[in-house]
Amino acid sequence: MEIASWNVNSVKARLSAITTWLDEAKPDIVCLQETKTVDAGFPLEAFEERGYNVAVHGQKSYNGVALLSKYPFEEINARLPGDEDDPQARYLEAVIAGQNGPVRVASIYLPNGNPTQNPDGEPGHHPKYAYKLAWMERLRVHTARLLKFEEPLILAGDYNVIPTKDDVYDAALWADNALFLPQTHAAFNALKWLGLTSAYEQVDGRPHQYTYWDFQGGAWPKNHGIRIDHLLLSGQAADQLKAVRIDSHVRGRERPSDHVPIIGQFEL
DNA sequence: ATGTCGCGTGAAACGCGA
Repeated sequence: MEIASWNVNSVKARLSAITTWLDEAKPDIVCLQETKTVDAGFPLEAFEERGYNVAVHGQKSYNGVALLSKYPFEEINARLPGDEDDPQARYLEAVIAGQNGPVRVASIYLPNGNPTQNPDGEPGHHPKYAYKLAWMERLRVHTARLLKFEEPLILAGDYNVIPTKDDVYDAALWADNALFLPQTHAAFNALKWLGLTSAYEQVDGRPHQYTYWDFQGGAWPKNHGIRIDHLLLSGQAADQLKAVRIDSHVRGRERPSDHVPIIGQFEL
């Protein structure tokens, strides 16, 4: 079973890029982020005609997550618990009926968190960075509950976290960025220390393999990338992980997203 | 190079978020 994660930066603008890749890669499950549409505007047919069940959780203009699955959904939960008033569509979780039993998969669009400093120079964090850290803590608390099911769990998405200096083309340029600050690393580690394994690090782990290249400044031709899209796995999922790949070639195509798909291959 | 995108508004060019 192949499970992919891809921040597509608008599902409508990227529909042709997505279907081209689906027809080549034929993943079983895909977690999409930054779909940027309300659910009524989601192009369901393009995916249904390729044999995918589709679950969506979107909003107007920004954010938005979705799940595509060749296997049936047994249960679907939108929204990350911990703040009932949070209007941002960044979390969609489903239990999927795999061939060897259920698999729980979540599509995650973790907040970017920039800017980090208050604009008035007052001490403390900008509300955008505070929201990121609070969201990461909500994810940690929710994940602790999910791990009690002791089932294959795959938390896949755009984490907006650069795990180490070897996951960015020039760490010094990112030192003060919300994707790389010590508190961001601390929150990411607190999540992983619940007992999650990062799929890429388990089976590959080469430095300087990126999943995102900015649209600005010729980042793609210069390979000025960062690795911020991750598959975090419970032990039951990690035990079945065979391979991981990053389909970086799609970044060089017509009207690309700024992110590329990361795909885990599992015996599930 | 202050070098790019997509979205919504509203009818072109701008503000926002990334």
